[in-house]
Amino acid sequence: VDGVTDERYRIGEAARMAGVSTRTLRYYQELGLVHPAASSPGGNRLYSEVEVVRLRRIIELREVMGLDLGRIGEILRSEDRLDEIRAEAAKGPTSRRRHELILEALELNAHMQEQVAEKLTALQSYLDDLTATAARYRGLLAELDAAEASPA
Amino acid sequence: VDGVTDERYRIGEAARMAGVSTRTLRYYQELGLVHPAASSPGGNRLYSEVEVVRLRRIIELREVMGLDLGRIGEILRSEDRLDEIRAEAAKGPTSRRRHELILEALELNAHMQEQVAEKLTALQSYLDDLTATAARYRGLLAELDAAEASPA
DNA sequence: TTGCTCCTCACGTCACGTGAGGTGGC
DNA sequence: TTGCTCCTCACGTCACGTGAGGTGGC
Repeated sequence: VDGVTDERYRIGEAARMAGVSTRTLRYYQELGLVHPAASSPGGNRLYSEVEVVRLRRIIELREVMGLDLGRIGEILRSEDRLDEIRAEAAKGPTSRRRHELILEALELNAHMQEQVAEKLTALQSYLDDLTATAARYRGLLAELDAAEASPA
Repeated sequence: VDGVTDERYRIGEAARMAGVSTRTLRYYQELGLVHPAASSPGGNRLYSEVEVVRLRRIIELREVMGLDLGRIGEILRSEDRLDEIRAEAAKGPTSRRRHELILEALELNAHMQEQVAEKLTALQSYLDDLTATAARYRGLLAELDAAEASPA
């Protein structure tokens, strides 16, 4: 069962791939959001692609959605539980329990969709404002040029 | 020259209208972002609608665009200069100077439009991800129900 | 040996939250 | 006089930034 790529990255590389600082990686580890896949004998943190993907996910939730790290932790944990369910498939928990967890995930998903939709309309109306303002600016410029063409 | 409404609000009311805390208003004043229109004899801050609108603008730039207060201050200052130009009209600065400032504002506007457009596409693709994930969840549920209907 | 990256404290910063203790207007 | 809101310190918090001083692998 060899993975897609079993390459290991030191903290600097992993941070660059996710577009954050090494300090951020250490802080997220401290908060329990992302742990390195392994450690070198010298004590260096070693990350795999799985962690880099998880990091990008965190950054997305923080930057795009503006969530705080506590809320992001909750979301990641519930997603992790869902992944476990998918992995264990039939052998694991009872079908009733799986049913519950999936419904819970669907609720979380619906809630997120609402939030994103809200953000989208807010951004769209802001963009409309900006284009309207730009049009006014161009009107002012036209006035200026007209006044210059027919001087007092 | 009586204004639209010359009503005055104490800090608590103004904060409620803008959806922030009174601490935030005091902090923004300290940073020079929004100053109260007047003060009562007892030393209470008094705000008018102008300041509430300005506050809402700041919140929009912070929440929707994710800008820090330093950057927001720059944007507000350049917008203030534009307002001055519009007010002074022909009597004020030279036509060349006004031309310059308007071009500057158009550049800022174009830059903001780019940023908003980026955010919009990021949010849209995130929303797409969410709906796709929801579809997978519903697929899992269907599997579960099918397995239950035809038991081992 | 020289660079480069890594390590762990630990203090600094930004944008506020949250009392502490006191004053002012209906 | 009693509430309510306001005031100014001033310390706490979250999410890191930024050295200080030292170790480890090409």
